[in-house]
Amino acid sequence: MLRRKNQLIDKQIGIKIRQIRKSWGISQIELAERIGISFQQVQKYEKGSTRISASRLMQISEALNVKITVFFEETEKIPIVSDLSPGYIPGEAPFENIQSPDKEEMTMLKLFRKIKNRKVREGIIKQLQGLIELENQK
Amino acid sequence: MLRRKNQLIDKQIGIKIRQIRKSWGISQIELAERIGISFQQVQKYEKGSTRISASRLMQISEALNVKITVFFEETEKIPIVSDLSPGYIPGEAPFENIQSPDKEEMTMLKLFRKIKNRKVREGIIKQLQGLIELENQK
DNA sequence: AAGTCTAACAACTGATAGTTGTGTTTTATT
DNA sequence: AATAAAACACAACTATCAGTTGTTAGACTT
Repeated sequence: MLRRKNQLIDKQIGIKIRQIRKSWGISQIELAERIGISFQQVQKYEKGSTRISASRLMQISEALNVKITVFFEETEKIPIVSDLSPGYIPGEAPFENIQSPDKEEMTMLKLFRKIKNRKVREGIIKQLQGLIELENQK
Repeated sequence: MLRRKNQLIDKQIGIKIRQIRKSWGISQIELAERIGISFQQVQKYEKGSTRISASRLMQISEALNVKITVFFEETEKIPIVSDLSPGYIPGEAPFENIQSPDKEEMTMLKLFRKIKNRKVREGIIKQLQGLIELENQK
């Protein structure tokens, strides 16, 4: 039948999804849970092996907290191959103020998330600020 | 089963399609031919009775000579208040319980990035690990 | 009033979105 | 360096639905 030349589009969108997901440091499972489907299905979206409905894409954009338009804009700029390299920094960050955390930053973020106590969290931030000041003024 | 709450989105997109199509003064048949499907299927898109894939929407946007984002623009701005989220705020994370990096985490991450010294970075991580262990074993 | 153009709707079917199950790789921990 | 576990890949199955065809009806020419 009509052989999809549009797989391409789904593929590009899929790559975008993966990029943004990773930039948030969440797993396929996590994303899947947020939108209420199996993580295997998320895989298919990312691989571009199934079509993504507009509504689904909307859900995903909400789950990843980005505007839905990012999945469509400048799709050709996306570097096709290199996604999982640890220090990967996309030509432009998927959204303005964020760049993909590298591996160390990832572990840091994950650890930080494990801390539930607000006071402790604030304390850590304070400490970080202190450290930076110290580093700067020498 | 999962009853689509997202019909809504397809519906809104459908309305947009119809609006734009009519604004060009072309028939369903014309549009259908341009993208190579039956006009009845175009009907369904416009009615929102079937889901529109992202790739299809791309085709439609090309056929109607508009940027694909227009189908979402208004849709996005129009708060989908009616569906579930009571305190929904467009710019913010829809899932408060689970974390996409919240504001605090973001500032933390940014601070962490400012620290160049590897040793210091590792030290901080070690410290966090310690804190967590401590928290867990009480 | 017959022909053409447009659109709505129903019924059918092949394709596929989404599932579950299992295996593999990567990351974290001791 | 061994082990556990999290994260991912892939295959096979199934229920759903995207897309088809067929019919009907208004609207507008001629």
